[in-house]
Amino acid sequence: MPRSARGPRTGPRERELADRLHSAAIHLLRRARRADPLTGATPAQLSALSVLMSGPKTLGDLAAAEQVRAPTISRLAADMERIGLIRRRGDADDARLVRVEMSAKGRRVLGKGRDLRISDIEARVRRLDPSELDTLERAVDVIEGMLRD
Amino acid sequence: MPRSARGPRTGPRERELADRLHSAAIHLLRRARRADPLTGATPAQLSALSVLMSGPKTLGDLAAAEQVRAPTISRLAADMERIGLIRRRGDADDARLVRVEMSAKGRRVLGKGRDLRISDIEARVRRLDPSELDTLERAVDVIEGMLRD
DNA sequence: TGCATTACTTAGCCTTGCTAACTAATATCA
DNA sequence: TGATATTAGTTAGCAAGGCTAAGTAATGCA
Repeated sequence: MPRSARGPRTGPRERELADRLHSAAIHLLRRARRADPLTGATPAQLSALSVLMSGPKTLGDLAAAEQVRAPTISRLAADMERIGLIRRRGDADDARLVRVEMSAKGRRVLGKGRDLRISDIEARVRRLDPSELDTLERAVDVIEGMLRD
Repeated sequence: MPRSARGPRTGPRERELADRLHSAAIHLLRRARRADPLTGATPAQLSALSVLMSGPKTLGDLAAAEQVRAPTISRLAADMERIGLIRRRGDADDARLVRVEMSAKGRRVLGKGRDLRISDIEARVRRLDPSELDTLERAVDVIEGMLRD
């Protein structure tokens, strides 16, 4: 039996799923972002802080983690330093590098921002029944794997 | 046995899950958006077009669907009409209303945009094994339910 | 009839992407 | 070694797309 008689190797199922996933992500984020102004920090600042939680990073590392271009990170870091969310230090071995790390204030703001950002989603998650919760948890593992290239 | 003796009604599990979901959504979207410029339309325009696929809408409906404020939709619609993605018509019964509908060009652009936007995600989805695919599919149902208020 | 509400628009601000073009430091290799 | 290429970050300037404040026109209602 030829391939064509059995239908395509993969049907429209994956595409439809990709589409729904994309749409769900959009709407999830639009909600989460609504609380941001209450932190005093912007969404991009909060996201950068969350990357810095795992330790100091060069601006290049930060750009890669945030998937943005160098100028975007350069300006973001300048703003964040100006308002005291991060500190910048040079690198002893390579004077081209700029390393940045979170300040105590940055840590406080991140804590609050995460609280606010996640609260809406969390409230929804808490309404799930145990089996939905399990499904979602496994799916997040899957999605994280998908995005890890 | 009192509630407190059984531990909190819900632990940190839901919060952690909410956090990971939020982060996954951010990174998923950053990837999907990278292909947008190839359509000639912007992300917001593509999103609005997808809402209009189900039929004409008033600007207010569109704003609600997109979860943005009136001025944002007003400007978006003006731009989209100018470049021919939508048409606007008045409402016979209520002259305050502005109804908009997709044009043939809008339909074409939406088709292309969706293709491009979804392709990256779809490619990742196609790498999943069947059980991961099932999990993800069920989880998308769950997420859609979560967001339906 | 007159006031409140609703739907949308206009003006103008801010954040956060981007590219182009630059500087300074480091690496490479003839 | 010295010239050149590459890399890291910055600066300038643009565009998209959020927002609020304030305005207009139409409608609803007491």
